[in-house]
Amino acid sequence: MKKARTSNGRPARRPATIRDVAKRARVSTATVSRTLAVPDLVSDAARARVLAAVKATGYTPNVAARNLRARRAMMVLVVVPNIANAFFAEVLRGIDDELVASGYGIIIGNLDNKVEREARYVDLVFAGQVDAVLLMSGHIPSGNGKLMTEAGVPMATICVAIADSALPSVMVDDRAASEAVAEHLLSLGHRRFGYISGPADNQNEVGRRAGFRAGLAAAGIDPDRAVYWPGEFSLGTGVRAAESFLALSDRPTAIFAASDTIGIGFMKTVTEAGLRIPEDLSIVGFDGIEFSEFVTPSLTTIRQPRHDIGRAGARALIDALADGAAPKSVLLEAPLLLRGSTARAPAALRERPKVRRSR
Amino acid sequence: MKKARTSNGRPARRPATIRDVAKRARVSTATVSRTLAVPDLVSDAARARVLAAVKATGYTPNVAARNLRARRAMMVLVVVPNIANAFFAEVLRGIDDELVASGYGIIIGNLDNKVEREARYVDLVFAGQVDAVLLMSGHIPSGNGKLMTEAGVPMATICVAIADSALPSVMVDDRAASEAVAEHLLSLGHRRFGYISGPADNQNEVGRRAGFRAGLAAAGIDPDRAVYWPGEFSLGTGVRAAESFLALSDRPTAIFAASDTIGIGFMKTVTEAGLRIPEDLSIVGFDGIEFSEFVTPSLTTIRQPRHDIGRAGARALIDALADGAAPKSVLLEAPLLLRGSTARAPAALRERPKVRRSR
DNA sequence: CTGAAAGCGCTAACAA
DNA sequence: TTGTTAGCGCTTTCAG
Repeated sequence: MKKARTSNGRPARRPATIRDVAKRARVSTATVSRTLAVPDLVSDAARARVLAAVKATGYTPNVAARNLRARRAMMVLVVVPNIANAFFAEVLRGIDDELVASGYGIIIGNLDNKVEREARYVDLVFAGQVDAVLLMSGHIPSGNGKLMTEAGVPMATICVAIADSALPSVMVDDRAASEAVAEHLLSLGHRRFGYISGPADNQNEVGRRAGFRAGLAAAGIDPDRAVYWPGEFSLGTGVRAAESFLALSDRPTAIFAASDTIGIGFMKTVTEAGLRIPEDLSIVGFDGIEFSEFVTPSLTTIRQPRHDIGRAGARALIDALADGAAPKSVLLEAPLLLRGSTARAPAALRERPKVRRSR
Repeated sequence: MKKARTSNGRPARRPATIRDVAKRARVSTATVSRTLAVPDLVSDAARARVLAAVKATGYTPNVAARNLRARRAMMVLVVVPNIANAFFAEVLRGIDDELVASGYGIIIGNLDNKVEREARYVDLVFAGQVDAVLLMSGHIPSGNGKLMTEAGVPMATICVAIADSALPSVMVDDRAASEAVAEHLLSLGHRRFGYISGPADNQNEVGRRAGFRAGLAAAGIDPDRAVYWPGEFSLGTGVRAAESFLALSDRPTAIFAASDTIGIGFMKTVTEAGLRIPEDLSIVGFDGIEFSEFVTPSLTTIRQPRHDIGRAGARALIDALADGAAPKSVLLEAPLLLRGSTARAPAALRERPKVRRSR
């Protein structure tokens, strides 16, 4: 008694099924299936008839049915802490490139910086709706009493590692890159530093801070003499750090911001207060987002190969899916991009390098 | 003879099915299903046993099976021209907010500005893998001889309309907003204008250009006297337009860029060439992306309520899915944000307003 | 080379 | 209130 119409009130047009095609081509559904999956197994005549029927009916295989049979979804879940963050966009593009090329679809799991949102994606994974997971959240999603890692699905983290976890990761060497930042600033004669932090529990933050401090220490500078501002990876953190910076009597001459967004927020604020960059103050960011080049002056920064990170992460998963092995970690190079926001320390403030002590 | 192991070589741990739960709770699978879907239909005793069994087995319903039965996917496809474009990130967040709240998942269809990529998503829709589609590409995807609109799935466009199509759209009034830009610039005494275009076939571009020209015309200025640069919505277009602008002998004093990215590229380039903004030159963008506020000076622009657009678009689809009606169009307000990049026209170049002719 | 038939895991009638 | 049963659309043995 039920009327044949879609839930949307449009005329029925029930999508063609494999049986419609089979009937029309006067073969069995098995032959249709074979024609589409392994054409060589089918006679030319049958194949031709099937193909014609497919065209005539506009048949597209139903994915739910196929997945139910094949016990796979041809989908990868990408968990991102906040989809509005400009940094992730290009990474996503890299992931998408690689995934699409291998026939996988991409489901975005946006946490919007809220842990409550994790549960939903944990369920998605346990429900078998995705074949693999790429994590950009720096944190293993959990919810409803389950950890996502327990679902037995290949997983990898990208852009960031997860503390105390055995998950493979695809990322740059935050520590080494940050040491290079310190060296660069030191070579310009800076001796008084500021560091604007990301979230304290984020492993990128941990690596960057450690690298920067190590770089200072290597030059005989006490890392604890630097000024540290807490924060997160956002423009607002840069703004607030700048306000605090401006209130300082003895200001650093060089600032390392743990992300470009922080750096850009900082620059904008101190510039408006009348400071000149890089004459009065040098500043370095991290990430190499597109806009870092378009602020004035352009921001010296560490370039993360975001597209490559995305591709490599996706590839690691695809390979794991194909050969049944665990995904492999990859560490990528992150070069320092020298641009307009760094220059020699102001002469007046430049301390004479300490003479090397006898021991 | 086949070994029970996942394709990934990990120990089998076949996910629990509804039958495992039923067996353990000593009820039928139907009762398990009911317990999860309509708990009130089940006796307290049975429900308790089922719930316990669910917990014990770690059961999560298989989505492919459920979708196969229910003939719906609980997924919405969002087609975006280029996922790396900062503009879309916040729109996606709005879409995601609304979709997640209604239990839908989101599949990203990134075209990466390549038409070839459309076919894949057309198939996805015809394969019943999504229940609805949100289009940000300004173009109806097609491929394999099919138009996506023919799949009989609720669709809407957001941020942009599609020429000659009946698809409902959720967007701002490009034309009206751009007229406001012209009025603003005119009120500052500018009389010589430049306009940097997006892609000529893009309906946002069409609307913005028309609005701007209408605004000029309304003030008795011949729109054809303005300088027009072709391009796309990108930083590079701004840079190239700026180079062309700098080579001009008789330069406009006010520039309207069809997007913030264009405006930012332009600003950076002319600033480096020594021009002062807004003293020498006023510039207005369109979109209100986050970074438009952090360039120096901050960019006067039209703010698109991106998060709201995303939400409204998703909502239109969800409503359509629920009540079986076609999605409804929505036109949102887009205010002009007065910031630092616009000021009175340089006195020397400011033309005396023409005296109104007698006819 | 081809067809018949058995499910994949779930839900919705229909009976009881 | 509960169980039985019949598929959703597809792939894949197993025979022929």
